[in-house]
Amino acid sequence: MTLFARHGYAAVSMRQIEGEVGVQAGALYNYTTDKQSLLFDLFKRHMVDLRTALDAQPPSASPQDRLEAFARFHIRFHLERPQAVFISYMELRNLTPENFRVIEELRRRYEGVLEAILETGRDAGAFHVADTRVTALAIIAMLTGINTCYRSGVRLSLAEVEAIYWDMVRKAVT
Amino acid sequence: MTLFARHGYAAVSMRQIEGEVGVQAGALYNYTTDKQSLLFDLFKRHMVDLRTALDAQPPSASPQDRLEAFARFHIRFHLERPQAVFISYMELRNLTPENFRVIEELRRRYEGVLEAILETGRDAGAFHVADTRVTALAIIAMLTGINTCYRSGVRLSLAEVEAIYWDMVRKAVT
DNA sequence: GCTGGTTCTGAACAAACGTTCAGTTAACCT
DNA sequence: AGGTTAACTGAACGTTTGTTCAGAACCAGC
Repeated sequence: MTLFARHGYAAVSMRQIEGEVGVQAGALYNYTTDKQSLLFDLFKRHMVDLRTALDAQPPSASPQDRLEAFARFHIRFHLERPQAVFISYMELRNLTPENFRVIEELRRRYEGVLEAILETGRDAGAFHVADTRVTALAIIAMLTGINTCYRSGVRLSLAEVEAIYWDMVRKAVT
Repeated sequence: MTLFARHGYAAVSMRQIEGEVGVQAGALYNYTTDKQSLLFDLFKRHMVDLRTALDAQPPSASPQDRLEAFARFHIRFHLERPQAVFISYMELRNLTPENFRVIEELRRRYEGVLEAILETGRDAGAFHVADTRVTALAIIAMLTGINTCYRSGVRLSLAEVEAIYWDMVRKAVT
């Protein structure tokens, strides 16, 4: 994961990975069938973890509370795993077509959760959004971009950044 | 550019590029010194074009107008060049360290424009932002993510998407 | 028709790639 | 101590990589 995140899937050789785990060329094939499935497994684990952690969140009643819970959850989850997030956004095109479809579907389902929150909120008159799908994608793009904050040297605590981002999301949809 | 955007820098061979322009292996070295400089030139051209186009925008008086002009400009510029944008966000790590520093500096200067707009707006009492740098990065992440809209099959016109995004930015900072 | 200068071909280079596998080593159970 | 299984080594495989370069092909001006 570290190597893929740092140099990219295509730029990392099996020998580099094997060197990193302290083993000679070829030994990794006792644990994986492919270089490709190393990448796919990282993707799949990340997406499954994401969904599992989301479903484990305590339920909220009002749309506002559900949106806040989602935003704060998304921020924290992504800040805790910068490498896995990085890979999940950069290496999609290095998945084989069938593997891509699997991950794409998992991602779509996650985005659908936010979309559903926005829909019920709009129908209840709590949110003002023109298009729930576009708004959901915009929010997720903004929240996921949070990782570039720290990479660009901002010196704020997790709680501070979380507060700033949630504030922007809240205002953007009301 | 098409090949780098589609498969990634590391996954594209010189022979593929040469095949695409209709020439045999090695002929490209009459025009470039390196594979690396092909990538760097794409980056540099994109960043210079971005800054040139921004500076050519008619100036606005109030912070609100300046923010609106910036947001609409950014959306349109990025929607018109999905491939160059894609490369500029995905292939940063495939630049050599010295090339990376050059591009990083150009990017920082562009982000600085938005940051300055937010600062003057905040000082004038027009915007409510806790941290101009974090907010600037959040806005840019959201706006740049606009390209994933079309990739994910949203059927809206440029003007409609532009309106939705500008509306979210406006509300998020006031 | 020749000359001078670009531009292209296509083979060649060493290095690195993903992957396989026969053979050695280590670990565990009895 | 002996036997079975799992794990690792290190060489080998055929390809492909970025890059170089001698020679062929082309095109201008005279």
